[in-house]
Amino acid sequence: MVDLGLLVKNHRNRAGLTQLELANLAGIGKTTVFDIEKNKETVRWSNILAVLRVLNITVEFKSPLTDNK
Amino acid sequence: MVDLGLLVKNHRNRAGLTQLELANLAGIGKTTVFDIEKNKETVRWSNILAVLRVLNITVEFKSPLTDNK
DNA sequence: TTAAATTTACTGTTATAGCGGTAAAAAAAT
DNA sequence: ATTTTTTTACCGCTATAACAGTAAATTTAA
Repeated sequence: MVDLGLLVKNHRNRAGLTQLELANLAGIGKTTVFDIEKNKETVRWSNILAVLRVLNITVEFKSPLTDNK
Repeated sequence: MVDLGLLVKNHRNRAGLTQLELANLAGIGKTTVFDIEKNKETVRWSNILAVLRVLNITVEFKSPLTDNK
């Protein structure tokens, strides 16, 4: 799997946002942004999605059955 | 975004698993499997990952910045 | 080097996800 | 058509994620 925490951190930095600013934009608490960047997997899927939405990151699921190239 | 719930359901069926069996294999409760298939986004990321692992589904994050083809 | 900003870390409280149990509805098998 | 299996739905209870506050550590800027 990908290092989601690092991905978020990099995108956040390129967007010139602090963790607090990103949290506010995503409508979640700063602690959760921190947790996501630390790859804490117990966070809610909805909160991850909220962050990804702000940062223009999309998600794709793949499998041997899935043929989305 | 993708319909994760449907994706999980399809893969589960192709694997010949019931929701309960998948839940046991993933080490989570049956209710959570049900919730995931219903696209309830408040579930924990870790629980989604546990299900995807059993079903051999991987996750990819993409963005204009990310150039993973 | 100092000061300012940001990140990391902890804490107590609150909201709720996760859970097993149960039961009804729906689907599949006989 | 009837039984069996599976899915959907609802219920309390418990564990814990989410949160704001605070403070220390780290990074950045002046």
